[in-house]
Amino acid sequence: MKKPRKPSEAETAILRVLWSHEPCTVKTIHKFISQSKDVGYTTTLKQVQRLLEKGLLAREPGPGKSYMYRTTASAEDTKSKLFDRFVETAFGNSVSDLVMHALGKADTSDEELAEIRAFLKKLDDT
Amino acid sequence: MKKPRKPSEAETAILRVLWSHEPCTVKTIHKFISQSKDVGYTTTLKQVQRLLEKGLLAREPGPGKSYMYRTTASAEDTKSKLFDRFVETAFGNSVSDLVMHALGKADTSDEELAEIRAFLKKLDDT
DNA sequence: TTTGTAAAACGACAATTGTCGTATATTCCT
DNA sequence: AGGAATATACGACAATTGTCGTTTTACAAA
Repeated sequence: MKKPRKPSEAETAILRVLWSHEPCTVKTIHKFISQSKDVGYTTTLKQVQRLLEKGLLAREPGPGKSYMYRTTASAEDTKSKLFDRFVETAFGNSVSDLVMHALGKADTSDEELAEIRAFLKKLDDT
Repeated sequence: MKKPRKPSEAETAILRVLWSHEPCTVKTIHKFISQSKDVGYTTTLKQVQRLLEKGLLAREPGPGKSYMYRTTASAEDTKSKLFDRFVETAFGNSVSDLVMHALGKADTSDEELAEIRAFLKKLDDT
């Protein structure tokens, strides 16, 4: 088993689009990406191709001359890997440190806090 | 105010060392870095110099021909920036999603969970 | 079949990053 | 002072990333 390379930041944004809309074409991906970022179509295409090379995406013939892309790993798995990497480099592997940082931020909404409390409560019943 | 560049992954590891041991010399930094990673001294030195260029570190003459380095921004601020970037790219800005991911991981210890619960309780009393 | 057109393939480029090797400079000993 | 240590400065190099422009290619309409 070969070690899959990790997605770059821009590539991660593409994965995120796919997590909510796969399978879809580059055109669609670009539509979403360009909503928050001003970038050319070929740029998005190139990044999709690199994700393909990295084995993070797969594709099959789609409508017309295009392809339909989908992720090869689950969103959960990928997020987990990204998370591990991040908590390691920035928080020295202390998950609680990271979480408290997150919760301490002024802009964390009450709804989010409620969600988290509910989640913790659910963890209790186990 | 000019936009400070962000630290790379390896550079972040150096910042982390400084957060617990600043001010200190490159030699010291390298001692810690090399504990978890096999890398040459000049590599660490170079990265420290790049952090200096990025304005993330400052230094002053130290013992002998060396310098003492310290971070220019607080650990809190830097972590906060890194965190924001991360939650944005990987979790579409949903802090609760990220936190639940964190808590859901099998390897999150009970002590960490307890810490987090305590933190939430403290948030309540406000 | 010719011609457009839309999508993909290719390749180019500059900036960033990880990693060192080599050259300098500064101390400290003897 | 002369030389050994040791820290820093400098610069090189390959890989990765962000961004495009240009060229092909495959369908589709005229």
